[in-house]
Amino acid sequence: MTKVNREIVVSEALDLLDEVGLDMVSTRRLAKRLGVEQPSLYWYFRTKKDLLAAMAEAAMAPHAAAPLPMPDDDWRDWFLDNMRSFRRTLLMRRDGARLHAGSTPANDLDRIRRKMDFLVTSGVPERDAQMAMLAAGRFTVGSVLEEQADAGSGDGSDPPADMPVIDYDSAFEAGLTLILDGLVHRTAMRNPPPRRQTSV
Amino acid sequence: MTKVNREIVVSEALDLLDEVGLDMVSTRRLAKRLGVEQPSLYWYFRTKKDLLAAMAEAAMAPHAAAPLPMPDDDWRDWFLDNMRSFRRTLLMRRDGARLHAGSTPANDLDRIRRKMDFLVTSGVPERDAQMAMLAAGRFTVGSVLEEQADAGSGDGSDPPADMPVIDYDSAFEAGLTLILDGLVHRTAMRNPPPRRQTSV
DNA sequence: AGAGTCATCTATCAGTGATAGATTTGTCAA
DNA sequence: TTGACAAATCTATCACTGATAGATGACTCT
Repeated sequence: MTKVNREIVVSEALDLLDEVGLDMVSTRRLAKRLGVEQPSLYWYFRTKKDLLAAMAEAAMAPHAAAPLPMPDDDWRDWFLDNMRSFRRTLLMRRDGARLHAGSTPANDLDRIRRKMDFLVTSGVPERDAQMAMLAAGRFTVGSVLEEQADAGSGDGSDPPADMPVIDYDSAFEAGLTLILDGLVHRTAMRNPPPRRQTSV
Repeated sequence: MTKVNREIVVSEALDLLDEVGLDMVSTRRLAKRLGVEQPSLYWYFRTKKDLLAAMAEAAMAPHAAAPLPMPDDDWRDWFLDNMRSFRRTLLMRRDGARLHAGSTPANDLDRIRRKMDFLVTSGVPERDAQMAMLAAGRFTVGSVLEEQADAGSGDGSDPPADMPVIDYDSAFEAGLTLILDGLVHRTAMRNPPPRRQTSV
């Protein structure tokens, strides 16, 4: 029937991931879902790690397809939105963060440089911009990793009423704001606003 | 000979982890190293996940044993040192971050509250302190995860000369500084220093 | 000596990723 | 139409994994 190809394998693998979780994604389950015998998958992928890497990359498509910043966007707003997009994409798939972290994804260097250039052009010192992007990315992965781990370990019972459930959205926003504020602080230091009393 | 017990199993398992890496830690390899048959391990741990959780907790001992802050420590210095200690501990063991992240570790609530109290007493708004501790922790896990993943995927070849190797230490320090600066910024806003011209 | 618990053993299971090599299927040239 | 070749899938099997059942040894206390 519907011919199998690499793309379909990856797509179906991601659907399987959503259904059963990363630990239960096996080549046999995936093969069965594709109506094929297990060794056939090795025609498309040399190893399961390769398959997982392809899945990780495909899962990141929404974030990778997001528009690049425009020259006169506010760089602070863009910084926040960019990391929100990254987080949203990780959250789209079950165990998305583990999948991402476990595969040393080959990042699109060109895209990254475009983003860096935008920040630098906006007045952010290059090294600070680099470090902030790295830091925020790692913070995001760490956050989603924890969020999805907690979701997976749930036994369905209600949490104790005295300790309120952590609001992951708020915690993420708060952490991201800290990083951005730190970056704004450094940027302001090296790029002081014109002082009314001394300028002109 | 040397009797086996839960503690020894965990200790030996951690040594095995350092030797072969997390993916290669199997109950059989561990049993062989203990001079015992594989099913015997199930006397001490109901499942391998339980074993990994015990390993994760034991691996965190150095950080958990670090002294709590003293009342008149500088809270900024302490914040940095605390996270450095966390990172150092994760780095002590091969795949330490994966081990930690994969086990939903039961954190010592009492210790955490002592730390929070210290920050609050030092003048940091409670919610900001909470969010900063969470954020810095997740940033740290994300950082070490990436660092150890890169180390594991090394093929021994030299990196290309044009793009310099990332200095993980510096990147960690820079990210941590951003978070701390963000926190200082917020703290300063709500807790303004006495102004010379208006005080007294 | 006997009871009873702790600790370990043997034997086995179902499930996993992976490989070797035969077999089908589809395409294009002679 | 046939034959050749490559692409795609199959069968059979491997070594290894986490886990369970149930027998057996070792130790202690009465």
